[in-house]
Amino acid sequence: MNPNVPRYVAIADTLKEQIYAGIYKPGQLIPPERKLCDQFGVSRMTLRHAVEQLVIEGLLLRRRGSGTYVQEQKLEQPLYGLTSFTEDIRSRGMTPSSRLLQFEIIPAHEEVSDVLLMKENTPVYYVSRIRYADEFPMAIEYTYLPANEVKGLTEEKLAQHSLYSFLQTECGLLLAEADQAIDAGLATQEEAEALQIEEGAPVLIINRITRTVHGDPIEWSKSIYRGDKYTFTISIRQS
Amino acid sequence: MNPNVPRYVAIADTLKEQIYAGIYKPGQLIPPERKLCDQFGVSRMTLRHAVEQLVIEGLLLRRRGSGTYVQEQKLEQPLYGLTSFTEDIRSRGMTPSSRLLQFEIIPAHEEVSDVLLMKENTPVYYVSRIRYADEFPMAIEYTYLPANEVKGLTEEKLAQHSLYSFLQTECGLLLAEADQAIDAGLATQEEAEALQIEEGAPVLIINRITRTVHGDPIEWSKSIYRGDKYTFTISIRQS
DNA sequence: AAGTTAAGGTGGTATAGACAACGGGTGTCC
DNA sequence: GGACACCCGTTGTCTATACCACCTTAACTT
Repeated sequence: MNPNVPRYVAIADTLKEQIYAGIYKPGQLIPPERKLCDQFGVSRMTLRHAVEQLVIEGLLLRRRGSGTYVQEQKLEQPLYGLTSFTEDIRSRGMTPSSRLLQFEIIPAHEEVSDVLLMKENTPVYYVSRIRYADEFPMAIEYTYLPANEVKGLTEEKLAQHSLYSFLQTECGLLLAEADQAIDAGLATQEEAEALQIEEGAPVLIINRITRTVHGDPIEWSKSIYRGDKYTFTISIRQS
Repeated sequence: MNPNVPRYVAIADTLKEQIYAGIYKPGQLIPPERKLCDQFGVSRMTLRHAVEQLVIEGLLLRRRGSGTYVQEQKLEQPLYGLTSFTEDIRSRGMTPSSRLLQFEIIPAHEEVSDVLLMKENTPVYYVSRIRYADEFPMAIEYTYLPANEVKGLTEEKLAQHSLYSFLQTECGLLLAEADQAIDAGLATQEEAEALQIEEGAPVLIINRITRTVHGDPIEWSKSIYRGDKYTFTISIRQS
């Protein structure tokens, strides 16, 4: 593996692969920490750091005095971490695609500049897309990105890569957190048309602000999801 | 403090209090780890463990090479961890209350027994309540609890304590995780009446399964929230 | 047969120290 | 004035070890 990846990350990845490969099966114990230390040739603290990651992700479950177990998979495995529409839909076993409605650079109006913490009329990318899952329209999405930080975004690149991978690899922006607000609403005429549902049908409205490791807002998106086809799932763990 | 609380927890609590007390202010640096080690008289690993908790909760932000900062508070601070309706509403600056509609022990029908992983017709508590925030109806909630694990629940106790505190303190059940599914829907006539909204108004439907540290499901609740008054917020962090 | 006790194995907490990776500032050089 | 190199303080990773708290199992007692 890449040598400048921390060892605990490498070990976590290895364990994850072994779980997915079925070497350790749901409900079963994995070897005790001290054994794994020997296997990987690391100290116990390092190994625990690795296991900790998978516990947070919900793949493993620790029971004091008993052992560490592979978590039973649930029918709808809620996603962990920051995920794009693309990853989200793929994890549900469907194929994502999208149709670009608008792509332009516009001066930020008040609402946008407030959210992205910039002065009014600063240029921002404005992207609106219809999002499909297995060719069925699932959501309509409006996205704003600060143009001074997100440089070189084009229609072609949007079509090729997911927006998140573009931000991380081509802009060098490390995404760290997102706040989402989820509301219930009724489809407007425009939304109903795009999503091929009735006007007034129930929709989920998801507002998301994504931030970098520095806390700078880098994306504001508003998505209207079909209420009849899409369920938002979230898993919460007590520390 | 209680001596059998781990030191890293005690330190995390102390830091948290100091942040809330304004000793460390949003956007500002807290003392470097090595200084805090001296202050608390612990090793750096222990102190980092404490800080780690607050980073996970979103109170602190670490920047390698720079320092550890107090996170700027957001307008709607999303809740961290497992929270009851009571805590949720309180954190929004309102006063929660509720009106009991039904309270009985019934044999589990198929849907309930499936979710709670029990045989059909096993007795379960069934509780339905209207939930208020500042006297305004906010949600209607239907809850099922396995009667063989949750013993001694009465109408009086429900009125006095939050359900979660009852489960933890009186039943000795340690709640560990919850999976929530959030859907958009339209208010049925019954729901509209209880929530004092129009039939067909948008509502958020939240299904929650809460589990103990052993992974046993201990609560299944279905809540219908007013779409015009309630927004579900969630904060996600990349590890 | 059932309940009780003891021992061993497991994860949980904590130590003291070391080096690496990174950010920001300072100063030098051009 | 601007670009660059360097240094220092910070957080990030890792070690080797020790003891604690808890669960499980097996042996023992009743």
